[in-house]
Amino acid sequence: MLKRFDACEIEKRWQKYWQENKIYDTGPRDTSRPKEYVLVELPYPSGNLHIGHWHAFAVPDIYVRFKRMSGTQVLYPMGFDAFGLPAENAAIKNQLDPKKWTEQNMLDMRKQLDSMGNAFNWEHSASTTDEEYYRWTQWMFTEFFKRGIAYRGEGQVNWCLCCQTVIANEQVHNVEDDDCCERCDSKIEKKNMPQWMLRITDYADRLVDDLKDLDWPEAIKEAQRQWIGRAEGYEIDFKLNVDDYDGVVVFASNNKSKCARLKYLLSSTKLKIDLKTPEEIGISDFKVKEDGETLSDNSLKKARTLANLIDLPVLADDTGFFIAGSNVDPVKVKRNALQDLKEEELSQDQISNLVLEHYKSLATKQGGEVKATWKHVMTLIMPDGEEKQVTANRPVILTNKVNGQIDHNLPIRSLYIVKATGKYANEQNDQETELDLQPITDELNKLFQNAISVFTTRPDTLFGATYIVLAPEHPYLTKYNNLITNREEVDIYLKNSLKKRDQDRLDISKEKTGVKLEGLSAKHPLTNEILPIYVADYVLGNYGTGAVMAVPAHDERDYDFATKFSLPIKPVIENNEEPLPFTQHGKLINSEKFTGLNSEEAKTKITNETGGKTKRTYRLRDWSIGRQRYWGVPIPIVYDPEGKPHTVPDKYLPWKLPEDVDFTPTGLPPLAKSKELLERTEKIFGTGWRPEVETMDTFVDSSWYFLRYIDHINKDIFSSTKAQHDWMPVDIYFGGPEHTTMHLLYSRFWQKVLFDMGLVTCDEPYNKRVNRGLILGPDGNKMSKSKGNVINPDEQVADVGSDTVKMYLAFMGPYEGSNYPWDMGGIAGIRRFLERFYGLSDHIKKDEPEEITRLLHQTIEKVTNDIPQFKFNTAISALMIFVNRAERLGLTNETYRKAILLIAPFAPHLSEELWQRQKSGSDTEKIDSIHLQSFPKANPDLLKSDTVEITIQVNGKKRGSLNIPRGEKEAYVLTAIKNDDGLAKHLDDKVKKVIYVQDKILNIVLEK
RNA sequence: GCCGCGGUGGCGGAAUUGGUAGACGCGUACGACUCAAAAUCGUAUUCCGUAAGGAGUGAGGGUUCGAUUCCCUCCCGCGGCACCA
Repeated sequence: MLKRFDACEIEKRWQKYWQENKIYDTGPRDTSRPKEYVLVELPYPSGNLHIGHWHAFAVPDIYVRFKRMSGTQVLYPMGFDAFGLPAENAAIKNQLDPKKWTEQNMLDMRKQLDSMGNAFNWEHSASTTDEEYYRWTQWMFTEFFKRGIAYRGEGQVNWCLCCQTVIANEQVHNVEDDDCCERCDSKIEKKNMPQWMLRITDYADRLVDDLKDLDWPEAIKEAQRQWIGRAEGYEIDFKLNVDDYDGVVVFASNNKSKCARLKYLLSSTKLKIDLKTPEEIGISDFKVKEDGETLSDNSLKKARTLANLIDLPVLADDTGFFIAGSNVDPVKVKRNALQDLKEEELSQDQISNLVLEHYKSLATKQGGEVKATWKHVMTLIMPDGEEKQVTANRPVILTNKVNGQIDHNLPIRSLYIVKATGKYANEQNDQETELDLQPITDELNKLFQNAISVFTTRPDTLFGATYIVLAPEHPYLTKYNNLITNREEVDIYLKNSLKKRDQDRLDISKEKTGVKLEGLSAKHPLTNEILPIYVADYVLGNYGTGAVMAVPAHDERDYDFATKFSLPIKPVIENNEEPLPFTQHGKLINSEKFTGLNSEEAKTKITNETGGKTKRTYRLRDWSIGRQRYWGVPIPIVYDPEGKPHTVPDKYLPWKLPEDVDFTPTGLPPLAKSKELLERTEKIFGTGWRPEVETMDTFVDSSWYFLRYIDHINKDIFSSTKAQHDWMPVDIYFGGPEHTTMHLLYSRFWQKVLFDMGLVTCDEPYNKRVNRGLILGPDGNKMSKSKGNVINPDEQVADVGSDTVKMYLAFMGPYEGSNYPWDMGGIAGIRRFLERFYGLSDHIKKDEPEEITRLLHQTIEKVTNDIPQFKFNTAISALMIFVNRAERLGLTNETYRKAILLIAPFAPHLSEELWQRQKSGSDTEKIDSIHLQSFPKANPDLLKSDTVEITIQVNGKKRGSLNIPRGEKEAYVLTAIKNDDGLAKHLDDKVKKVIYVQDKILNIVLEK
């Protein structure tokens, strides 16, 4: 029988009681219990809670409560991601202060959240708009800037006309073939402008590789992999028919041993370069003070200074180390190595020794052997100011052992010729081999040679390459502009293709276009055949090397282009003498000495023959974070009168958002209109200094909030190591699939940067990720005001109560994955069930049948197994089965108490009400909250009944079933079948075989 | 086009180390209560068939005593990537 209850009254009363008694406070970390950090994506305080918020917060609350009752110390915090466009737009529309609007919304939303009755840890909260929060966002940005992770970049950006701001690549969504803004769904344009960027591409490999150890749904991992788009291929050089440089080059340092080293390397290339130090060409007093930026910046600065003094090419060289997969900042290493010593007072050798010692101690700390990647950056500055920069990576192992002995006298210069064998090699001895030096000599060759580097995954088709294609953005188009005889035609094409990019993507026809570069051609690296060079926009400037070798016989795009321009098509791969469809692998033909090899073998053999090498390339671009809007974290940068950016020093953080701003979007950043910000900047830094006027993407704010939750009032650091040891990593992160390639990627990157800086204790922030589905309107469509199918949770709660709404959301289906339509009948069913549960006490008896006792324990078992798998729907179903039977057969008080405990995570208010009524009928005397009790444990002896129903099949078809004692043998069942008329009639004498699975099935196979 | 996930009654879904397909809820039908309706309670509810029986987990094929579950081919839906070399 149903028994109505007043959900509203019960829920308000207990919510107040819980709050007053702080029953959900986690308290300090208690190491006698396991911990679990359960995180839900922090909401934007839009001012009204929608049903999606309920799905996002109330359902995981079931898990949290269950875990707490099971003895785990669970942290379940909540906060607000309160910067962002909606506040600003609302403020513009209604002429309000976004700050006040946001603060009011947070208050309103807090009330709504309270009405959920969730077991949140409000004592661990954070709001991204708090000055004490964004102060740390800014501090991290300044640290990132100092390390070169944050930089001012130039290039094509996504501009949202509606939001009047730049957005990141991840925030561009595809709607019916249009590039649209993630926030407002309006179309975006491409635009060239300087941008604040974060070097997420430096972390591309780790962001891919580290996915494998995460307990995330495969779909999300795969989406991230695809977004990063790592491709393993090969880089092959096609020399241009242009002379190589072969004169004097000045090395931008007076470090003689380093110069000698490079000379040695140059001699091993085929170049005729004469490398000289500044002293050797008569510049005696050459020194530029290093001022704390990265080593490569410093060396480049030196080279530029030098280049201004002379009329010769200048080579800048820089060496850095990556130890144990983590980026060891050479500047920081140097600083740590020198400690309190002044660099100016030391000789080059002394510095070298100190740095070497420091590296050695790092090596020792890591067990005497350090796997590392050695990165070498070289920049060539030509007399006309053109700069070409290359980097070479290769794995090395640093060790403090040489031939088993610890070598204490290792010179620093030897470090950059460390072999992949794990031994130090000395400059003077001949342990170096060409092989070890190959990456460096390759890079040197590149700097001085005039070759087009192409990226390919199919070097096995090299002999089928009949022409070369450059992307319109390729630097050679400007570099060799004076050699191109049909310059005008090329320029028109370049202009058109750039315009095309700015236009509607829909207008791009799939028809290939391009122009041949007259006067410029390339040499096939193996046949020395002269190949024409084209510029065509089907080759992308920002992928691979921006140049491809075209193999029209085996690539569809090249085929289309070759057909259109009547270029030769030369097949070089076949399979059983059949021509192959594009992109397939097979046996090589027409490939000189490689003919007859299969594709896989040929790939490395041909690449080696050309002197090419393997190369990784990525689809991922750096994260552009500058926004030309008001309501965000000001980027803590000021520009000196020369326009050079400097970080705002720590003591001026938080670098506050000015309030004297008209933030109507005009395309000009609103902060540029603030008098106060300008005055503040000049007052602190001096006349002529200018503030940065862009604010940060709000995804920056949310990239680290989980670190602040756990230590939210710390004034000294954004999150202490102690707090992180207590709670990090996040054990389960519940959220929506829309964040797969945005927030989830950004915050992983952010965490890794902090990890490399030694500021966080783990490399990955989230152990397990659970993506929930979407709640659709009753009509099965996405809820939207225009469709009029929006379910307002407040109305639902007023109608049936918070417990019912929460339980209904949990009952719709498994939490992970699917989208579910809201069903009014369905929620009524849950309410009926809870009313039934409310009336269950009417069925309490002195004794209960064994069936009920067993069923109770089976239900405990089922619920205990299902909740950790987020299969709340089947757990609730089990509870329903129990209540249905218990109503009919009656239950003891003891069983009743356990049933209330069992339902407590699902219906926290109702169960508390029933629990408290257990106590002697007195209303005033309170006993401990049900939510502080232990979850019931199933008695294994009661899980299995003595009899089982066994299915009887004949020839695999079900013919009936029998109730037999558990554990009986085959013979017993066969006898039982013979005694059962209904079953026996299906049998004749010709039994061929009997298959018996104990307690489950018996199948009799008859001969035909 | 490539990659990932999925396809089970009128609906949401349940059941996979291969062993009674459709738990639980919704909806529907009939009955009880009622002057009546709602609410509630009871019974039924995959389809075809009066029944015996037969068919049935996107389609087709295979392995097996037995397939929603494993394998192959294909179709459809959702999501991601896409002129990415």
